[in-house]
Amino acid sequence: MKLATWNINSLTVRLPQVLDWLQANPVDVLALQELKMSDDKFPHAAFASAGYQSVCFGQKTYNGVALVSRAPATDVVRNVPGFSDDMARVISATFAPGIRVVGAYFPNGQEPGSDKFEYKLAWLQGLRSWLRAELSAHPKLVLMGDFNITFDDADVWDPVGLKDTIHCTDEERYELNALIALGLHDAHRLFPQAAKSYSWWDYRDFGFRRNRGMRIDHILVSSALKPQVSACWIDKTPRKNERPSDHAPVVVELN
DNA sequence: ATGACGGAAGTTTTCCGA
Repeated sequence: MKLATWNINSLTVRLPQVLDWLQANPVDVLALQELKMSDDKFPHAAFASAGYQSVCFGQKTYNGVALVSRAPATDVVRNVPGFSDDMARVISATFAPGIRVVGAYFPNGQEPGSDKFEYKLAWLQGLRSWLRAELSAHPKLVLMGDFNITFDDADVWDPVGLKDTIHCTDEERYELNALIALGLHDAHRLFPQAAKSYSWWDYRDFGFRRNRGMRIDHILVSSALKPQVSACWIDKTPRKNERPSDHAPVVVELN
């Protein structure tokens, strides 16, 4: 079984790229973030023609998440129960053979100390409280998406220049490690990976060509699933397309 | 250079992302 996550920065613009990628990478579940599209615009039919079902949680202009899958999604939940939020950031569902998948678009946070940063920290705490219960209800769980947080310097192209800036602050990393402490594991680091492996590169200043990026898109697997994880990789291929998303897909393989 | 690049809204310029 293969699962993937991809922030596609507007499904309106990138639908053809997503369909091409699925054809070349026929994963079982693909979590999408930043649809920037309301639910009535979601292209269920296009995915169906490609052999995929889809459940979405959209929003006009910003945010929006979906789970695209070979098998049907059951017990679909939108956003974080118990955390009131105007924004469409989380969609969860169960897929055969009983794997709970949480696809999430974490808040950006803009700048440490800003209102958006405080919202990010509150959101992270809300996610964590709910996830603790969700993990005990569903021991085989995958949390994947655009976390907008780096684990440490290895995830940052310029850890000195970007020290304490957004995605790299102690507060954000504390919250990310608190998720790990619930009994989750960073699938990427279960395997040897190339140095300077990133999942996002700024559009500006030839960020991708110069590999000036950050690893902010993650796949976390629960302890019960960890023994089944056989590989995890970042697919930089679509970042080389014309009009690419600024993020690359991340893929995990389970036995 | 409080910028660049790219998307959305919507119409010219602003907000936002990361």
